[in-house]
Amino acid sequence: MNIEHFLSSTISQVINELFDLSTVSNDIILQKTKKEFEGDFTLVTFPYIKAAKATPEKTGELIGEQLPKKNSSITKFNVVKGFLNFSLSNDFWLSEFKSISSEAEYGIKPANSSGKQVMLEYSSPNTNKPLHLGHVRNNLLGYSVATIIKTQGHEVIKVNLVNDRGIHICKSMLAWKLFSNGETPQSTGLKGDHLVGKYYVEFDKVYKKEIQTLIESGVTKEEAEKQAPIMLQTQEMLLKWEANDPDTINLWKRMNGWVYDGFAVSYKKLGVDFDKMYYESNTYLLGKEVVQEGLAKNIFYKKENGSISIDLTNEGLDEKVVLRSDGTSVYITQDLGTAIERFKEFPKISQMIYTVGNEQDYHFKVLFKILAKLGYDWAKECYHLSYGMVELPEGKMKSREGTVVDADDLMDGMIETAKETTEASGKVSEFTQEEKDQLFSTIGMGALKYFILKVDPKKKMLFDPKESIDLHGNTGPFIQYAHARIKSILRDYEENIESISISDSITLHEKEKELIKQQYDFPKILTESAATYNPAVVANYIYELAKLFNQFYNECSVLKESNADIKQFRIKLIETTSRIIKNGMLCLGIEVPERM
RNA sequence: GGUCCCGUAGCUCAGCUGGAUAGAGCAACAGCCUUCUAAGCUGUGGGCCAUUGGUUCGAAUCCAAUCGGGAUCACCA
Repeated sequence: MNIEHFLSSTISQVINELFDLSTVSNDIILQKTKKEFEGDFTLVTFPYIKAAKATPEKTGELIGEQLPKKNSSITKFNVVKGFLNFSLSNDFWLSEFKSISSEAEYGIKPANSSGKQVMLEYSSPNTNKPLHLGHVRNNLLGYSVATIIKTQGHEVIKVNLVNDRGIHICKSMLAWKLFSNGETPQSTGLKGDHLVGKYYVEFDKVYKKEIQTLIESGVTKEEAEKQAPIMLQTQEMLLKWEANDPDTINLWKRMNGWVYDGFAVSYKKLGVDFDKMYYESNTYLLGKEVVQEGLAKNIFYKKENGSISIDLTNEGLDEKVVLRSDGTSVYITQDLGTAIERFKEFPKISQMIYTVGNEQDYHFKVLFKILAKLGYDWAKECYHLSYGMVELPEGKMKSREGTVVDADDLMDGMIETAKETTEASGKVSEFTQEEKDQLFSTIGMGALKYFILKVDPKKKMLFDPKESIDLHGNTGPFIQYAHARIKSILRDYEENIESISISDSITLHEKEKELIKQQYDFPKILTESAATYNPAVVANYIYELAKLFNQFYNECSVLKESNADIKQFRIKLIETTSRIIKNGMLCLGIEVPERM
């Protein structure tokens, strides 16, 4: 039973009896007592002083005196100004701990499934260039939110909508055709997505040169951008693609195949996966019928030039074109179509989450508004999981200026640094090569993932490569290390941990009680994290837990404890801690090693 | 210009459904390894929570304005 809920109702009852106030238990807000004061929970009494017709201190006293009588778990209280701090008994926390430690999947597995099905879209790459740091944040965020939502008993369908067509794809195709002499990933040893990305960059170089030449011959910049021969060729290629020209389609399939092979490697390294893939080449025509439907319902209107728009000025938004004058669809047209398709295909889903950067906040506002106007009541269950940009110390990432941080390079660099640091520590000398490689990868990726996930997704973040490699302080490796230490202690303890029964006569020390209280919070943290789509809540919580363990470790020798009951209790306590650390980290998609 | 987001220690970030003396980590300095893994622990210094006003017993937190930073406002995606 939830302690706060239980306490709230007790306090509510006391207040009603004392002051004749009609409060409900929901109105009673308890907070955890700050470290500097004695007690477990705190009630702020300011709101009741009027009804009590007494000073804040007196009010606290009056309430405090009643509490132990109502609830034997409450043993003592103290009043500081308008704050009533009270303590729960040793027995109470001990029995809470027993129940926490008996649940192998404490917090991460709800008693029963909610029956709710959620679709979560993330990643959504373009097939003309490799993944970069921004994608890394997207992937880590999407994956961890999906995992955290699962802990609430919901079923999550992870989907990826690949942007595999359009003018930008044709750019890399054309450049490859013109300049590559038939290079392939096999012939060059390059990862497929990198090879294609190379020609996307190549296109831009040639394009800029052509523009320059045209400008020098007296053409305006704007005209030059339109007239550049390579751009004209690209547009021609797009038309051929749309006309299903066999050569173009084959080249497109071939190059996209290379990219998918490359992405598969990156996704595997990142540890993310998907239940279903969507491709824009299949979805880009969707949504046109929806536009006709909306036109018939007078939600949309036709302009003289034939384009179709919606007027959202009454909603504080602007007008938005939903179909071009030539009858082709725009970005939002296919998003409308795709959303409707998905709810048809998966009739059970009750929520649709889009993991997309915050530069598209406006787009999603419009999208959801249009869906609502079209009469789909699930529109209110659509959520834009918006995240801030990743910036570098030297400023924003610009793909054209080559200041992007490539995802593969980044991951390899992190793993390499983990390797150097670990080998320098000399702790892995008896590991096999395979074990070492596994460990370096776990630590390097743990550092990267934690560094990104510990900050609130909504906020833009600064990625300092030097700092991200740090393994000290509030970092993934710090937490992994705490876990490895616990495992090391448990290995030395030969008895079967499962068989330990905890004596009722244990008197909890301060650090032990703190650890139990922190453990007790785990399910609440997951619920909060799932409700706010914020993995950072879990990340910062796990860090606190690991830190508490380190402090405990420093103060109390577990194995050297002579009292058998206490020793067994401590073994169990840190075993539970390691489980929560592990489960919490797995919710973030971060592995924890058994030893390091 | 309209709309939206953000301004907390030198740096990176917590805290924001209003509550006690605003917290961590990094960096700096000083301690702790013959004792279960020192990737650790302890301590010191470091703050007009952008500014001003409002709401109230009480504001980093809510509201307004101002200043600074960013995003967006395409028949691009």
